[in-house]
Amino acid sequence: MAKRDRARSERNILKAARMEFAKSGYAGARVEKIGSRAKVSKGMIYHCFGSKDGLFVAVLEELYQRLNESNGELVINDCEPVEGIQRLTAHTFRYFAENPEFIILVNSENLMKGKHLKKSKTMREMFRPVYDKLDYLLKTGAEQGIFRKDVETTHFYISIVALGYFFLSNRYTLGVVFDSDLFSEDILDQRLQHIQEIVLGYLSNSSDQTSLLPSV
Amino acid sequence: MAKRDRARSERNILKAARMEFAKSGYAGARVEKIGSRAKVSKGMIYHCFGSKDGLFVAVLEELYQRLNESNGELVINDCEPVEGIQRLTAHTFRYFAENPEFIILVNSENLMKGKHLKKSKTMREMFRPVYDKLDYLLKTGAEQGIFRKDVETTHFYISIVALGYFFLSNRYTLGVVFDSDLFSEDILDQRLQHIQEIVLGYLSNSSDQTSLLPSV
Amino acid sequence: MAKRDRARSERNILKAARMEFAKSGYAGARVEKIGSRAKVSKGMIYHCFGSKDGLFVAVLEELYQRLNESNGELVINDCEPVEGIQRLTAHTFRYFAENPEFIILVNSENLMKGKHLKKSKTMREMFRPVYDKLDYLLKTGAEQGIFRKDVETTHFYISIVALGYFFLSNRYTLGVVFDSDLFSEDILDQRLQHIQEIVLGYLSNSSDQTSLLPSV
Amino acid sequence: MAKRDRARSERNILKAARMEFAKSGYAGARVEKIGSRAKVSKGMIYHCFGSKDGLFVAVLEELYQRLNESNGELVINDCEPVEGIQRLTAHTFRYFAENPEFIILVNSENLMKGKHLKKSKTMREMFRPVYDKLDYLLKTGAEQGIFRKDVETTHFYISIVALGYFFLSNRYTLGVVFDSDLFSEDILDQRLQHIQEIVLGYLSNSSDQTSLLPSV
DNA sequence: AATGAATGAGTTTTCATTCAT
DNA sequence: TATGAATGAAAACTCATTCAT
Repeated sequence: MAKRDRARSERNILKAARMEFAKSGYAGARVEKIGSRAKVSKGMIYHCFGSKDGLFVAVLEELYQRLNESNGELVINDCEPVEGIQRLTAHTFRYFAENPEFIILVNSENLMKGKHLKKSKTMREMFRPVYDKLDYLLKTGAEQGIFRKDVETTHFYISIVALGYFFLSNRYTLGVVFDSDLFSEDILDQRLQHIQEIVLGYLSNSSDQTSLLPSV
Repeated sequence: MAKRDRARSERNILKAARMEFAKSGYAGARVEKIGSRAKVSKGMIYHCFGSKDGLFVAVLEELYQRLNESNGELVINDCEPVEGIQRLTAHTFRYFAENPEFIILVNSENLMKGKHLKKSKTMREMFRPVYDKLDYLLKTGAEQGIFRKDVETTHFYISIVALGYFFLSNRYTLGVVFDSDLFSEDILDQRLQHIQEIVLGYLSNSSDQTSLLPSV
Repeated sequence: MAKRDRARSERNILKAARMEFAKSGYAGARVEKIGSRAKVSKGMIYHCFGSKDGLFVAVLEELYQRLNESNGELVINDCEPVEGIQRLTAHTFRYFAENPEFIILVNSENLMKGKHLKKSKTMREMFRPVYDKLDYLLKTGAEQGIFRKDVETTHFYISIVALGYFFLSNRYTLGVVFDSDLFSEDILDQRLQHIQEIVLGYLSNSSDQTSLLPSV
Repeated sequence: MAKRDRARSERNILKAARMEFAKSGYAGARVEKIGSRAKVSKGMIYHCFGSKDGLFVAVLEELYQRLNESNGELVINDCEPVEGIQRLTAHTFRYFAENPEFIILVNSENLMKGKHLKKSKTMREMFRPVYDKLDYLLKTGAEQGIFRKDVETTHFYISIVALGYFFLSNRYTLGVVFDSDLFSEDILDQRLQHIQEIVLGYLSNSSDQTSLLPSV
């Protein structure tokens, strides 16, 4: 039965916590429930993670870690720039769609002004690889004359994330405002298609033709 | 003295509640604190709004109402399409930047699966005017040959919102991930500039040149 | 029935807390029990006193206050010095004997390094009157040539307290060490008699005869 | 390595427990912390001492044992009575000053109504030697005509202890009440000096002169 | 023998809500 | 009406003790 296995217990707690936090946010989550989900006592949770706060940090870090690992699997080095961007965009969108916990946890964390994440040292390093990949794609595309040259990588990455994240995180209120169900698979595909158009529409080098924006 | 002035009390409570909910989210907000902020007794709050839930709904509706009024002030009917889009984009971004309560309340509501907003009948009607304005601009621009013709208005509006909202709502975690302070005025201007580029980059009619995306 | 009477509730809580803290010390006392003793809910205790700590401070201050009031009733201004000292000594001893809560609370507070009492501003002023009374008696007695002249008032007062307080506070362990029951009325009278002898034996002016101590 | 050395483990636990109990009293002490201080597992503590209670008894007995050994080193048989009393007084005071654990443990024990110490059989015998020494000094001094004749040995011994113990055990609250720092070396010397004066002042045979107390 | 994982009963604390005044 | 005293149910957290390994 694998009792008295600390590592196993911690994994179970972490998983249960991820689910509970995702269902109810930080304030709404119940330590008791996490315990029963994980089939351990409340005491064990405090033994392993110190506090509800500590557990939240652990869950949050694990989710960022996973996002990162997931990003690591994304091979775009030897792609055509366009295909690379498309893959990155799709991959990002799908990660959020398939890991709704991530969004809720991150929103909760922002509600709390990022106080937990600030403590995490590793976060800053974690995003370098994906940032570098994107930066490389943008540079290559620009050299090939197919991408505009003035793209600010950070803002652009934030935009790729924003276009998917916001749609998913705000599905409930958007559903009311636009009186439609945004939870079908079709809608997700549609949304991704739209995002791809925006992302590539922005990148497309229209320097030869009259741009809509006055050059600054 | 303003005693026995029910309307005045309600306004005070609403304002205090907006601040408290914005500071702490729904679950984190304290009825007690709202009372003391508004200088009324807790009993009064229950008298006027029935429950914490009821108060939250009232605050949320008021904020959407304001957004809508604010959108109403936006005159873009007789604009050039490009300028109209720019104004709408800037206006939307600035509303969020200047009303951080809105974002936190809406995030809280999404955390609760939109259960409060669903009850609101007026919401659906509220966004018609701004939707219609945007739709008109897109149509006009397309007729003038300067905008692409295949824009899905709803998704496009969601994107305009997303690019600003996400940046603002996730400033804390983004700040950690990119190790930078995202709370300066400069950064906001920069971000708006970037959003404008994306929005117009997407709209720009590049049908004559080779599009980056294969036509579907 | 006097319900909804805040002051009354606070008094009841304070009394119940005094008893509970005295029975078990700070760490051993149970907020739950204080509530049921006082016939109020636990919530009410927190409403009135903020925390277990806050309640402890209130109880402690009240007890010092009472000691002080009790000292105030002690009229010794127009006494002969000897009688004044005897009265003060007896009064101090009896206060401790009749208010065993005081001793336990003060011991608990010392265990916690005085962290609660430190916050109390009034404490310092509180003891001035009794100190002044004692000082006056010592001075008068010295002028009359019946008391020694070199008495350090503070140390002397501490000694008067010590001789009674220690006996009472350590009755259990002393009882084991000396294999006797120290809880009878007789023993208390005997102890007080002994303390009086010590206190006055010390004060007695033996300057004309050979003192046991070399003059410094 | 000292593995599997039961006696060594017990010594370590005892020392760690003494420190922990002294820092926080019985109720405030944590078995966990004692374990980590002693670098043994919690299980080991239960193995060696059965329970927290059992450990407390062991610590308490050890401390009384040490006090007794310390008293045993005190050679006063061939002293002048006055010097003998001075040595005993100073020795007692210094033991308490140098072993603050003793005071806190004994106070804790009194808070618990001496339930642990009662079980100890040896306690009663332990104090006979120092009692006998004191009794001998008092008798000799009385015979030499320098001490009063009516001294009750037990009460007198309790007083010698009280004058030092109380000052040390209540230093925190006394410090607040008299608004002064009672933790310096100077203050300790001053206090001991004062105690010596009281003790000898009381003993001094003033039968030739008018006593302050009416003979009973 | 020795560890430390695991527990559960108990503790302080919180807070939306009710209701006597 | 309006207040704020009072509650109770549930929350986070603690800790001596047990027991599988």
